Amino acid sequence: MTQSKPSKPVGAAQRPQTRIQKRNRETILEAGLEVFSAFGFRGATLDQIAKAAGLSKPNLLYYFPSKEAIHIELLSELMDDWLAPLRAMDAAGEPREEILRYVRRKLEMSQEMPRESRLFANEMLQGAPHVLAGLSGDLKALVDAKAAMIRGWSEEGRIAPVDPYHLIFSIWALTQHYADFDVQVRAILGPGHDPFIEAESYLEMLFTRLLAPDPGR
Amino acid sequence: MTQSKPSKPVGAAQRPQTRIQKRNRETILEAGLEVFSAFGFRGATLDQIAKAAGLSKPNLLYYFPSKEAIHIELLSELMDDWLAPLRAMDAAGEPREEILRYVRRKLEMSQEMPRESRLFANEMLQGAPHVLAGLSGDLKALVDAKAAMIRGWSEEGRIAPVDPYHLIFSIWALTQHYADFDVQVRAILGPGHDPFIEAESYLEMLFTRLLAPDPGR
DNA sequence: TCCGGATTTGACCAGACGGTCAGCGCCACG
DNA sequence: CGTGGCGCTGACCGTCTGGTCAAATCCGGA
Repeated sequence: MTQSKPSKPVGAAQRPQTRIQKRNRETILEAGLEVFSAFGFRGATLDQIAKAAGLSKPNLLYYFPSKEAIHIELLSELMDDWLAPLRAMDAAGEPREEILRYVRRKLEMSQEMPRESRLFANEMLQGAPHVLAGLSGDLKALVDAKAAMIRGWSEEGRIAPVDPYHLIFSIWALTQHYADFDVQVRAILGPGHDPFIEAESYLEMLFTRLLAPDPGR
Repeated sequence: MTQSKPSKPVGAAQRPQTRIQKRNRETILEAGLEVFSAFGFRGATLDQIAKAAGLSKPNLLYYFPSKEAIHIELLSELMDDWLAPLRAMDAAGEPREEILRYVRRKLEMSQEMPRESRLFANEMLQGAPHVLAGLSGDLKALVDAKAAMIRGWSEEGRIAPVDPYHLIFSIWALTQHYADFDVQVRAILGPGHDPFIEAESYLEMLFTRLLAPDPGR
């Protein structure tokens, strides 16, 4: 038969079977996250990733067919985690509390997963060559659904009228800013400030004022 | 004497003298902006920049001593333009109008100068290796001054109380998001939407509600 | 214990990269 | 109408990069 290389794990489509495969794939992805988020896709090298993973370069390419494959795998895994808090926004909950919980959770993720945030930001800056399909597919569908939900809340007068899409954009922008522009934020605030603690109360105030129903009446 | 290369222009410290030098340096910087903003510093190549500039690679290096020098020159030129609108915020003006003008102008710049925005964002993501000094120096000084101004407005009751630093951060985050994450925004809004037109009214509303004095009374 | 597939690696390759260099034209100025 | 220096280039170099390959080693199941 033509199956000349039956042993090589065939990308992400096939799930890793052995314990060693599972462990090494995870090690490589962790190292890839570290290096890609720090240097971008084109700035990262296989040698850096291999060194960070404690593996040899050919060994990396035994588990992933190419540098690009590692990057794509990281991004697609990331998307799920990244959007979970948005998915969790519940139509049955109290609107302002639901939205504020989302903001808080997203800010937490900026603090705890800055590498993931930067990886994603880098991909966006390059024009999203690896995830464009996902953006206008799954992501758009999810945002459409949640936007409809938010619009419903507005129409019921439970929150002030807002463009739900841009509301979501502003949550993303404001929370991810503290991860992606961390250097700038810290340089300007100077030492003795915790950007994330301050950001939490600032953002809570911002969205509370933005969403308060019947403003000024 | 040891002056073996008297003819070569010596970097940015010496101002270009001849017309040709001026023209070519500008051409190179324009091409560098195009390429660096699209691929990042390490992703951009001298060949790409040379091709975009319509010059040969050695000719590029006749005007700039290295790839890094082009990048640094771009960033330092950028900083001035980028901060001009913030500098223009006037203590003597009407507070909400001053802030809203800044927001509008910054959003305009995201629309008209997305390459500059992305260049800057890329630099921040890499940890600002080329402009860190500028950040904690000039930039911090400027922001400190404007923050004090805004705090004054708050204390006079002319705008609602806000943390002025994070107010400025949020203006940056919200406006630059539309340039840096343009792909994502467009993918989610779908065709038939102009992100920037919608953003203008959304941001105007957001900051109006945020800054309205005596909220809820 | 032994074996076949899974895992790992040193050596290697072709192309791309940033940068150099010797020299060639060309143009402003005396 | 020379000519000196500015502007420009083809050819080149050493290094790095993503990726390959044959061979060595490891390991679990029979």
